[in-house]
Amino acid sequence: MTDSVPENTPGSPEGFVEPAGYDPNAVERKWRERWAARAANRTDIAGARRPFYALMMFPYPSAEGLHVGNLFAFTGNDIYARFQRLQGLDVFQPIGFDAFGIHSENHALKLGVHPMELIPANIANFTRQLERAGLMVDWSRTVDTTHPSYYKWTQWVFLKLLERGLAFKKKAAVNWCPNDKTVLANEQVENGRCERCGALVEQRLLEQWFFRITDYAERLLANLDTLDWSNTTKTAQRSWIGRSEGAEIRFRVLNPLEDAGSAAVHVTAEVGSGAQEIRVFTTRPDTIFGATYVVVAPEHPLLDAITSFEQRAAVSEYRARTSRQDLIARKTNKEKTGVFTGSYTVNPATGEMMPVWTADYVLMEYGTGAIMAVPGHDERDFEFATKFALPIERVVVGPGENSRTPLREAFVDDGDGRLCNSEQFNGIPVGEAKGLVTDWLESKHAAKGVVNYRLHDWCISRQRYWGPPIPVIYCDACGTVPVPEKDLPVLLPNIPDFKPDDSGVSPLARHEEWYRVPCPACGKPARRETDVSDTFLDSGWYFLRYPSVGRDDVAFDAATTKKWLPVNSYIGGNEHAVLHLLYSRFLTMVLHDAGYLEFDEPFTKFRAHGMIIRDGAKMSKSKGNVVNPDDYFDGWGADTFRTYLMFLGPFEEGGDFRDAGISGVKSFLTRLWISARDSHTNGEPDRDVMRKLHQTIRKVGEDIPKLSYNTSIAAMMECLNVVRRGERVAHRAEVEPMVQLVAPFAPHLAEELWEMLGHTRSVFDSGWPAFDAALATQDTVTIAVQVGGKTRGTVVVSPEAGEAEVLAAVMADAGIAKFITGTPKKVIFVPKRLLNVVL
RNA sequence: GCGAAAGUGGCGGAACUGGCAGACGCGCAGGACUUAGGAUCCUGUGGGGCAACCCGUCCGGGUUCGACUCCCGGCUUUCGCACCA
Repeated sequence: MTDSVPENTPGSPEGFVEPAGYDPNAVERKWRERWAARAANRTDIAGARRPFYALMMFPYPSAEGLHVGNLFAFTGNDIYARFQRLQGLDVFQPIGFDAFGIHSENHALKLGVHPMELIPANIANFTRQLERAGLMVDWSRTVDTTHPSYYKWTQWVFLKLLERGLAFKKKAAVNWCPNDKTVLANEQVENGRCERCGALVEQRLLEQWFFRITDYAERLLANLDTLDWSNTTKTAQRSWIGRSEGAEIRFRVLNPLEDAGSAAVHVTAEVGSGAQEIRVFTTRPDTIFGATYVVVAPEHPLLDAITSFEQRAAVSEYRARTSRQDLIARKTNKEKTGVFTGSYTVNPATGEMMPVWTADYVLMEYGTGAIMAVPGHDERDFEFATKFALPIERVVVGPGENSRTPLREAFVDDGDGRLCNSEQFNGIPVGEAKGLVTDWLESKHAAKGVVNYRLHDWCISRQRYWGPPIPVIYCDACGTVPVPEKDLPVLLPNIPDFKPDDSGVSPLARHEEWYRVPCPACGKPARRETDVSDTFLDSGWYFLRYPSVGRDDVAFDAATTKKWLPVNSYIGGNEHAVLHLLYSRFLTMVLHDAGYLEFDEPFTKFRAHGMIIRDGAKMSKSKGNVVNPDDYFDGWGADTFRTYLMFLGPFEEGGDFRDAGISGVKSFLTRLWISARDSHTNGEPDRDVMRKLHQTIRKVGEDIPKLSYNTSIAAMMECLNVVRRGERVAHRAEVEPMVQLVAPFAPHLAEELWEMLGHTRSVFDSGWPAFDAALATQDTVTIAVQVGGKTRGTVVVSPEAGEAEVLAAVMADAGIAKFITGTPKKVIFVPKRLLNVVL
């Protein structure tokens, strides 16, 4: 079974000689070599007449090698791509490597190997495994994000955003490990501690580069309606963008001098000069009459200016305490804390004085970084007000309540509440009141209606080594100067000491020879930007590059791009449902607006594949449940492994990996092999077998485009069971089309059998088998017979049989007729399916 | 807490638009051919009952001639997001 040596010797009984069996390793080696020699998978980019771009998310080439999760995704894409090729399209299925980033860098640090050595070795290993998997990938057009020929154009994309005013610098908080002296990504912080050394992580404010993706929020949201994407993905994007309508309300901060009886004379220097104003965002302007205090985030720029002398120590102590927390802990800590600033504002609706507090439950990055607190109708404000004894007012009543019903908890329902204790607005339903109150405040110049987004600008700075240097130069005379395009790429220098230090700036800053450059504008001494960019920028445009790989003069060629993009089909994991896909869409829109692209959405169709788990859990090294594809390639062959992975469950849902089921798939392929090998051309093919075959051709042709691979495989198995029933030897016409059907799943085997059947060209150039509806038609159908809704039996009739005919057949069947004890009240007849006699 | 998806035999999973629940595969049991079988083939396999039949798609209601599928309420699981004002 596992080798190609004939298993029966010539001297075996009856002179029967078992011909060569199915040896996957030999077959797969042969076709790998043949495909390579013929350049069978190379796409004619320029000459293609019916281009079809079948893209899969490119992998991060980890040192552990190809993960089954990767293989599952790639196989699913490959089947789709090969199917389209069998339909006669010119399919382009490229692959590349997303190899920059903190993950690679940390791994390199751990091993003590430089990433510039490590990454090529990993890529070589990945490439070997991917070739072994039999993917129809065009290896002449791969992309490696860490190669200067690629990141030159990543830097170019940055410059395009800078030109358009969409790249800017501002201070932002990062996670900082005081022990490792390094900036950490959110995923490197575990329970407030550094994942490597366990030290408590702090926040640090650093100047960082951002992309103004928020300018595109509305368009990113609106375009979703036009895309053929998995619904879960669209929903995730919508909630990530997080559009909410509300009002921005202004609160004047009272000058402490005006505060009757105050002794706070010394604070005048800070506060006395002119009226300070706090702007808040709220989705509930209707509750303005219930606002009893105002809270600003500890990072709010006005906090110092509005803090009174007496409260200074408390406020700065509080702010220091907040900044000592890492970004995650800050957001998960539920216990409310905060301090009074010593200032007051006026409620524009009631004219009442309201204290201004600072508290970390208000986040600087959302809205305006300040809120009006309405403890009666917001859970968080209620909790805070209760803890600090601040007033709680009811301004909305639910059904059965009145303005004096006590509030035991915040009443947050905005569905069928009506306003109360709100003067002229009393009795108005909440929904209606939102607009009316906003208009009223607007007329008093105290507010305006606004739309706010949860989405915030994209921080692309990384104070790290392993990424493309951000192509900017700082000159004392000229300011921030973009690196001229002719000077790209800004090469990442090969430095041995790439480990981050306690400076909070990239290791590149330690290399004067790299860091010091003449200003491109005036020639005077200047300094390079030492931050590198986020990996999401690398992956945000790679799909534009593939068809133009090899062009060194442009990022992507205009005519080629017009021909091949947008991507026809994109398949990838839902873990990238939000960031990668959103950033790619954003960059596409920007490049469209800049005149480089004719389309503004990159992926016409996107489907998220599921995840492969094992023993009910994600595969991970720590759990020891990782599957190494090499073992399965060697033991079962790539064709069996591919087909098995697709048979596990619905492609878009993933499945539970277990060794148990793989033998069934292997035996299916082996049996197909035997039937094809032994097929004959004597006489005519069997009518019933041909019917099943054509039903299968239809079914597989319908299921593959739906990515319903598991049911396609089941259908082919059924068909083969019919072909081989009772040890039948197949007629050639019965199995030949099956070789074409199975080709997307088991490409090596299909090629071998196709050749065995006498063809000289590749099975992938043979087209999809023709479906003959006449052959697929059933002569008879089995109709379920119910009496009073209970199934009592079946009758076999012609597909054209009408109700009367079927009823007659039913009455002729004593086993069913005995249940029909009276005169039928009603008979329900569904042609070809069911007859229900209701008594 | 919010959002999304999902609960079907011993197991992975099928089931069109509301129309025979359990396709296909694994596993299990029996058999054929064999020196042999991890090959191939045949038969059986949701539960109960000798049988006629009865019960069965997370739980409880409902709509319908008919519900895995639709509606209402609840439970559980997985995955996102998480003090979003």
